[in-house]
Amino acid sequence: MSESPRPTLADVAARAGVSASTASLAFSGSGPVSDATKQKVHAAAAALGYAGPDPRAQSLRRGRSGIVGVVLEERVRAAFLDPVKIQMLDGITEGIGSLGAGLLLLTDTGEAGGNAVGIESAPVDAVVLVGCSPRLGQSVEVLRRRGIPSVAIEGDAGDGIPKISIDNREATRRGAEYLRDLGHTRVEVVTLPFDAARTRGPITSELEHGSTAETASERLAGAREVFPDVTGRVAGASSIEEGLEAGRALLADPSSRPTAIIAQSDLLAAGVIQAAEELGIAVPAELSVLGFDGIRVDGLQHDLTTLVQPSVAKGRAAGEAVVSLLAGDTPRSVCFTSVLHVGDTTAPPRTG
Amino acid sequence: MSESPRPTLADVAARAGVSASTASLAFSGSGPVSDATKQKVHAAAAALGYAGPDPRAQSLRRGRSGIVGVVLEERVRAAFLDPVKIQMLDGITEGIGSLGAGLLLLTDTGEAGGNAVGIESAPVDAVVLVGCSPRLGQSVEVLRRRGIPSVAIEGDAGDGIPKISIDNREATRRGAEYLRDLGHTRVEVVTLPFDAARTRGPITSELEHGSTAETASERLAGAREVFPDVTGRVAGASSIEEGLEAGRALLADPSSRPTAIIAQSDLLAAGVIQAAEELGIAVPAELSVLGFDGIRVDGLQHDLTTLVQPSVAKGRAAGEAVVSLLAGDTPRSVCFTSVLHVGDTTAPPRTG
DNA sequence: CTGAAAGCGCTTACAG
DNA sequence: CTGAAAGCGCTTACAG
Repeated sequence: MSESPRPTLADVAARAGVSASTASLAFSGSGPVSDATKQKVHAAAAALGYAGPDPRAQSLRRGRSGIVGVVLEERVRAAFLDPVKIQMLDGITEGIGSLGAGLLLLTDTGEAGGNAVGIESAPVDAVVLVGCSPRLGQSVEVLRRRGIPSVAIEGDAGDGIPKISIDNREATRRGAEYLRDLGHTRVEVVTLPFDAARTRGPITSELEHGSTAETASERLAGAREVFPDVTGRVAGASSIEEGLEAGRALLADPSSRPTAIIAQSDLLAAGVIQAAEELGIAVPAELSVLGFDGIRVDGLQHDLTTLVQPSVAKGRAAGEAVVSLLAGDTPRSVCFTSVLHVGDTTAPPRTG
Repeated sequence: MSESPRPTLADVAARAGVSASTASLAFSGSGPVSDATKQKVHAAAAALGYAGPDPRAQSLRRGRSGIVGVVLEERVRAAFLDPVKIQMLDGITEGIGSLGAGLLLLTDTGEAGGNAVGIESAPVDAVVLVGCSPRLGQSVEVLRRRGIPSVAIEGDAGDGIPKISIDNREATRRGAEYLRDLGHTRVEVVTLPFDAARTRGPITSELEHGSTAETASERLAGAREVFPDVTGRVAGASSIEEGLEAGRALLADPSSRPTAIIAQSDLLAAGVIQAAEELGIAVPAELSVLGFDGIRVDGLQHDLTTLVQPSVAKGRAAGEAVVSLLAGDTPRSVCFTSVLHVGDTTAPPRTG
């Protein structure tokens, strides 16, 4: 019982007594083959234990691998801790559905050494760049040289690369207006990180100016359009834990306590609410909290007032743009609109 | 400015005035090439905008694609909602690190129609099967025919396929013993789903016997070794929300209230704790709660007593088994041990 | 240190 | 409906 090498299409053809071309046609169904021949070929395949055409040879011959790369800016674990990214991924899967392509996870983290499969050598037909990483420029350049069609989600990748984004600034402005119209004037912000180091702490002009995170900057700018001098805290990540910490810092001192907090994500908002509960501050009676994302925060017992962004649609649009690029078209950039959902975490400030 | 076709290694070689073999060697560094020649080749590549060898051709020639498939039992979103799976994925990434391989996401969901990249046609060098899906058998058979080395995490895939698992039964037994030793006798369980339909509700013998979920069954069996008649609720998923619902059902009636609840995941445990808080039941004074997993539940303010399973190590072991298989070795199955972490959610039952 | 040759396994015009 | 031929782009023994 020696290990026989995997049979090839040529072996199958020989055993079936047909040519390789005919055997190929019998498998792909892309040409006219008589039923009798088809059966002979499949019988031969079954007898030899042939499991179908080798995808490596197919992709060389066809010039396509059937794989779409997703370039994450961080390591896999970090990316998947963010519910919004997961929804986007799901949307991408949906968007490229008609391609039947697989999703290859790639990260941004510099060179893939040696014979590693990185952005500069992955056998992908197209790529979706997720998030505006500082490395975006380099990634784009490599992909351009390789001639691999790309789409960017939330990040400006330059000419020829469709950008899928949302109205971060305007949406936040609308949320802020809603708070202002409720009567709030003492408002603070909890932002997403501004830099790759994920520096945590008070918002400083240094951090703001050095920002490499468009999303955080734009959302802050939107809040400033309504509350020009608004300030607050920078969280180290989008998580309940970070929101809790920032919330404690903002709410600790009763004399300087805001009546409303604008959080740049729902997870941060959930953390702020937890901080308020800890300190015996009633939400929304004594503190209004606004989120961003519109995810369902597992375990949160409030109906969060938030800006609902279409994460899945965003991913789907990116996927569809990939399909369109591969069809030779030039898809346009898309900017989605987020919708203010008024839940039970906002109310007029307590007067007195 | 017409679109010129992508240059090939042959083009580069021609322009550099060397043979294709030499150009290849200059790129791969796997043969002796003079520095002068190397420079000529790289200069020619730069001039032509050659971005490096085509990975499709490389993988046909070398017989390897540099890609490892991860077969999830559910759609991408569902899989990534589970923190344990994400940690495992991270561990897999780590374990195959030395390969420099990319991770291709595949799902179990039947045939990939047409020219889709599915389990039966993905250009992967090896595969990690995650979770014990009812389809596991079919997937394994397809991979066996294709000659693709596979590793299974938490699922019995049969001969020749190394299995990476944890001591679900024994670990739960140890947790249950701890509760018994504290003095608990009125104990209930909140389990993970038993079937593909994720049926939610009271534990019935019908559900138990029809189980396709080894993990849920084994953990329940472990609890029964200490509390033979223990019963409880089946959750529809591993989430705080589901734990909350199950917790409410178990705690609603003061006359039949348990003094301890064994949850089959930390998320479920967090939900149970939330239900207790809602009902004004103090944890751990009036109710002890035991979890499983040892993840950090974002936002949970308790130090959960739980069985810490080495999720990352599990993934890493699977990744290492893949490396070993690709090296021609025959790695052994591994069963990891979970460790009881005593936090602040368990205490002796209130006497009186 | 360099080159000529073969071939990885398949698909696709092109004839017949 | 079927077959012979070329070739996708590369790498790897093998000579020299």
